[in-house]
Amino acid sequence: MAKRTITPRSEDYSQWYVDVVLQAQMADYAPVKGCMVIRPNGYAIWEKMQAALDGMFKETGHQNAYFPLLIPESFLHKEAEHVEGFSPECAVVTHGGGKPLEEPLVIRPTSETIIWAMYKKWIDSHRDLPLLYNQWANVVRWEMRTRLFLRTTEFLWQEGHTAHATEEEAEEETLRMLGIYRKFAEEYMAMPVICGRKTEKEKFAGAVRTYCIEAMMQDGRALQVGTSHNLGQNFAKAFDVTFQDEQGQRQYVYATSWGASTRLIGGVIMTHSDDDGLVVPPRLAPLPVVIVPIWPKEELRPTVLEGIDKITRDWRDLKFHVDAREGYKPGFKYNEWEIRGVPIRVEVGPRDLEKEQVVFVRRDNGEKIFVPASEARAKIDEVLNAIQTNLFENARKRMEDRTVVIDNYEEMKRLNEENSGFFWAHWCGDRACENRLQEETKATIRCLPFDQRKEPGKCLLCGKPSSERVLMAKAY
RNA sequence: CGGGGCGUAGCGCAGUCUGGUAGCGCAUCUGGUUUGGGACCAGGGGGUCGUUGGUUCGAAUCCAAUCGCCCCGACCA
Repeated sequence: MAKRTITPRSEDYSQWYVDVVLQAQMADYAPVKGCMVIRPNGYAIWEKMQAALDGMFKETGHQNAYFPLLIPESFLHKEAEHVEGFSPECAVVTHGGGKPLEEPLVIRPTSETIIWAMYKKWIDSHRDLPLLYNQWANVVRWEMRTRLFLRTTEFLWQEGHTAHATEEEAEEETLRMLGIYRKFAEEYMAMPVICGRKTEKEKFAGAVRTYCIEAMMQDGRALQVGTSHNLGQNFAKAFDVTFQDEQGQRQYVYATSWGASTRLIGGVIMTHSDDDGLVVPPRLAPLPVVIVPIWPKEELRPTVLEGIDKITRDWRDLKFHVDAREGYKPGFKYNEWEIRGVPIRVEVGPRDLEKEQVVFVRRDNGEKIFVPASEARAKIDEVLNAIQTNLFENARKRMEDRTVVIDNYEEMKRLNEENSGFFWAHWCGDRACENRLQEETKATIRCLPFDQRKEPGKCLLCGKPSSERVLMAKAY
């Protein structure tokens, strides 16, 4: 039996990531460049994510709907910034049924245009508002450079599209959804995030304001894991969507959109996994517990399995799997389940049965815990919670350790080169400085963070006055 | 689009420089012994060497063209 090996993070972080994804069988490369197959081990995590997010969307009054994949090319051209931003990365269908189409159809890169074309039909009165729709869908963006989960030509996501009577309501919705993403990232993914607003340069094409959550990966680089846009009246004007207010006046509708994608899976991998493979936070683990029976002699197999059966009789509310495969040694099974990131491995052998105990092994820190069999079920919940907390705490510490408040550009360049990480630095607000930062350091302004005290200072690049710090980092 | 790498068995690779009719590891199949951290022994099956054309008595190997994928940059969730 050969050892499959995962490239250590210290040797090559990118290769480590690819090794984990492929060996944990989360995804595989598809025949078309930039496309991937999401395999059951990866898709099951997506389903857990969907369930959690979908629940939170519904709790806040949103409904799911589905809009078509194909969008008339002309729709994209109705909003000037939008077309400029998305045209270069659109896949376009030019033929159908063996004949050239009268109008080419783009495969949605995002659905604002087709949705607002429909909203025009559905919105007429202030009584029709707010309209709070979400859809779970696939989109296609023809990216130059792709990476499994983090950036693929086709990806899965959810996109919320809401319509409101007032600017204030739209802004409130935009921030509410950002808050949901933050909650999801922290409580489910065990991934701390920085919330903030994007710069004009980085905002969504067609938005008035874009908010985002940014997480730090283990190599110190940033990953944008969710965005929420206040679209103002831009799309309402482009698609002529108006409503009659209570005074009988016609007004343009205010819009928001917000999305999170299968990139979240890449984020969770890059945040918690280690050189032994995947580590999945318990709240997202499709399989939280695996039981590996141990029989030193073949004759003991039935006894051990019966013992496990007895111990787990009252575990009906827990998802677990007994790996009773014959012909594989326990060590092989341990390694396999470690690569797949199962949070708790339970070992049960004849010696344990004699002592009426089981052995837990934690995936996050390798700790072995001996537990009386009668207390095992309760202990599992306790340990799962501990793992969830520990993963978050580790990620939080790492982010803290690799975040520096900085006022010296040369020093920032040096640290960024050596170690990447997050930099809190002053910025004058000038696009020229923002461009220069990117050219010279490959870092970008990730956002203007919410959580900070306003303080006067000088722009890291040009020295002109600045009123607050921004978050700079190299990003995926 | 620029730079780099690679297409040979299901997977990972050697063989290419110096042409002679394809090999290794893993996986797989059969039988047996094993099973508390990636088991061992024996036997078996599996490849028009990415594609096309050329040179040659003979091409995985030399020449030309072409297609594709991966990695690094510019663009981006």
